[in-house]
Amino acid sequence: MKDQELITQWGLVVEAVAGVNRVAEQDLMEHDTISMPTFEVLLRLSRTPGHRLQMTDLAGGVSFSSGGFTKFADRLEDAGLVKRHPCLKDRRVTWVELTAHGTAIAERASAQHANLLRQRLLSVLTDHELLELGRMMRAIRDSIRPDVLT
Amino acid sequence: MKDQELITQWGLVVEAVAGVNRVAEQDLMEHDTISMPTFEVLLRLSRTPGHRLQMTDLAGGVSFSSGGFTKFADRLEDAGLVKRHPCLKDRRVTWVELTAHGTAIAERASAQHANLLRQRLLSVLTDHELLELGRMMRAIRDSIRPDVLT
DNA sequence: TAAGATTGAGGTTTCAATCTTA
DNA sequence: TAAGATTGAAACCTCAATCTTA
Repeated sequence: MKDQELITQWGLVVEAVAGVNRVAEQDLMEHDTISMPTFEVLLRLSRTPGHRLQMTDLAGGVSFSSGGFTKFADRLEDAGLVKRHPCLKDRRVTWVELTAHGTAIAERASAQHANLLRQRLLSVLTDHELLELGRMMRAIRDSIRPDVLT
Repeated sequence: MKDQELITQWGLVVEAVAGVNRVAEQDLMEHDTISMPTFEVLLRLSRTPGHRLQMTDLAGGVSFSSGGFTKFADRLEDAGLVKRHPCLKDRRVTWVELTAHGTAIAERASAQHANLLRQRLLSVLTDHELLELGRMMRAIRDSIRPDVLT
């Protein structure tokens, strides 16, 4: 495959994701007043047993730097969505835990987001195609494991 | 398809794109000292007849606000990659045109970027799968045309 | 020594207001 | 009136330095 074609094919992926993210974030903002990174954090926490995770783990999930996530977590806490508390086993660690309010928002926003994806994605792709898509993307994601220099 | 599964499948797409973008930007930074948005602008210009485009069109391509792109263009111009000049037909418009240096960088960076995609993508996907992927993503992108509210 | 988290400084982007031209 | 571009203020993120605990 030629260089140009390769770049173009992947460019389509990037454009599509940017487009969906844009409308999805608008949607989340209107209905639940949360940004996409906020939604991702709430979703990750709501899917974790105990509804809590370390700062570092959450930071990685949204591709934030350590320092950047500290300030992001400050805002989440100010908004009453999460609560921080120290880990007793390892006192360097701080847990970030979903509040009752955070849990409620996560559920509402998930339903909202799923509806949007249904409209925007499944009007264009079959269920089978979406699964194929997921399979390919998982393979790519898994091959990009941090610091795997081939 | 269940809400959760739908969100998960699309989440895989978002994660994979974020991962590839991360390593691709590192690569471009090391070899050509340009960021991903800079590469996208140079690429778009280099593919356009006349090697020039309006501020607004370029801003849309990288999902920047109008004001944000003005300052971004300032830096591109300071780096000697592009040059601005007024449009004579419509004097509200500013053209952004690739310089000779910008063209050279665009070519080098394209080859570099294609190599990276080859390594990272085609080690995991067949050519056929990549084309399938592009086809699906083009369909999604085209259905998200700005302000198409279904 | 190193890992997790925070802080302050600096750079980048958005937002709203403004200016110019259509 | 509206579109294209720019500006200043505010918000946000990164980076490097720092603090605490392992």
